[in-house]
Amino acid sequence: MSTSSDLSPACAEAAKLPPRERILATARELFYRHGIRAVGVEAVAEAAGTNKMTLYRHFSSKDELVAECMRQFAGEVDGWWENLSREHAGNPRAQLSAWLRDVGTSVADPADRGCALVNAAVELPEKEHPARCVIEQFKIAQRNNLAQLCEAAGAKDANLLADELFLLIEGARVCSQSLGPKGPSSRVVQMGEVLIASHMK
Amino acid sequence: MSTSSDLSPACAEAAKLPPRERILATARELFYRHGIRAVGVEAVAEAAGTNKMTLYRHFSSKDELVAECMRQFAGEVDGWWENLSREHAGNPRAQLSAWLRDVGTSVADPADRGCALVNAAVELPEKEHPARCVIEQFKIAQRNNLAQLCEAAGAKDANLLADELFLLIEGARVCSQSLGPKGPSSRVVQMGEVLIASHMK
DNA sequence: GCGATAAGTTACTGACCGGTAACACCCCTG
DNA sequence: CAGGGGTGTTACCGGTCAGTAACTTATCGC
Repeated sequence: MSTSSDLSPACAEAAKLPPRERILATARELFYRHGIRAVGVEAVAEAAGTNKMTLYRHFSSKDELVAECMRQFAGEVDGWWENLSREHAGNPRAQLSAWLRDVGTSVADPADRGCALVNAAVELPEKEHPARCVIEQFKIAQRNNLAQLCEAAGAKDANLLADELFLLIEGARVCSQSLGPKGPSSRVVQMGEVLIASHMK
Repeated sequence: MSTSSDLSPACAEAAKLPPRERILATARELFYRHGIRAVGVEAVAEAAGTNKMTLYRHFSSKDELVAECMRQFAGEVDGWWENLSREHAGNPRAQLSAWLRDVGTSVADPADRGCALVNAAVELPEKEHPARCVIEQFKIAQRNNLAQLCEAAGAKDANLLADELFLLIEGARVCSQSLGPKGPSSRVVQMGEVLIASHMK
């Protein structure tokens, strides 16, 4: 099995954060970049400028480390969402467009690997994995946020529009990994806007 | 790392196909069910009712076995497509609907894990992996088939409709893995039909 | 029966996996 | 100064990984 060898970009050696933070930041980067099963705990610890013992003093197992990474990814997206609603306060329609535009730019980045939580769900099919419930809860919340926003923006059928937009962007993010950023994903903003417009009262 | 233990469903011990066929069928099943990195070559060989030596007499490496599995997956989908066009010969619009309906039923199956090639693309980010070009070529061909079909069905902008449908179904298939078959994916047929209708001259 | 070819069997290599034990260290607080 | 908690270091455990060597066995065409 070929395995990528450049696991040592010394990511997030940032100044001197406490080891736990460094480990988490490094793990998120490596898991996202190379896949979860492709990266061993030793590689994570080393890239974080520490060692396996310290890692296991903060996380009871690799699975738990993965779950915590997912929690951070989810939190990051939540904060990102809050930013949007602050920048366009009181204008849900503008929030929708801004969100769509952000998705468009991330999909256009060739280095982008899509949604970390979706990737983890694909890579970890085991129902008992501690990361799975994090992923599911996050995705449910994300869809509900979207529906709420569609409602506030004045959609005729907010739930339907939310589902449409949700599938559209999930498709775009995963599609950019097989067909690249110049494939169908490149038109995600245009498509989303048409969808939104068609639902306005 | 938790690892699923039921890798021995003795799949495709079917009668007595030649070992190569048994290995491929078993590998496809196990890789799809549990993920590629999660399944070792020994487990594949054993579940196929043979052994590692025989496997390596037919495939030069695990990566090559994976690539061949992807080729078979792609071929399967191609054949499936040809069936549709035979069943609804001369009626491209009906082919579109039938294809959409098939996607809908596969997404509704809780055991479904989405598109094997997309999953592999997510799990194997390394550009040099022999499976990647198979995946990319297949996805390009699939999108082009779709565009051709949209054109034949009389779409105003066949390429746009094809991209929309493509993202929609990629989104649905991946979404059913995190939000389950009762999530947004459950409405993929309805959404697709609306999209198609809106593009008709 | 003969030889050739394919398949099964066992044992092995070297590397890596997740996870742990034991111990030295450093720095901060009291 | 004493002490203790967080950290680093090294070595190790049992298990699994991908991949190989050498040998035996079964099958099939001639």
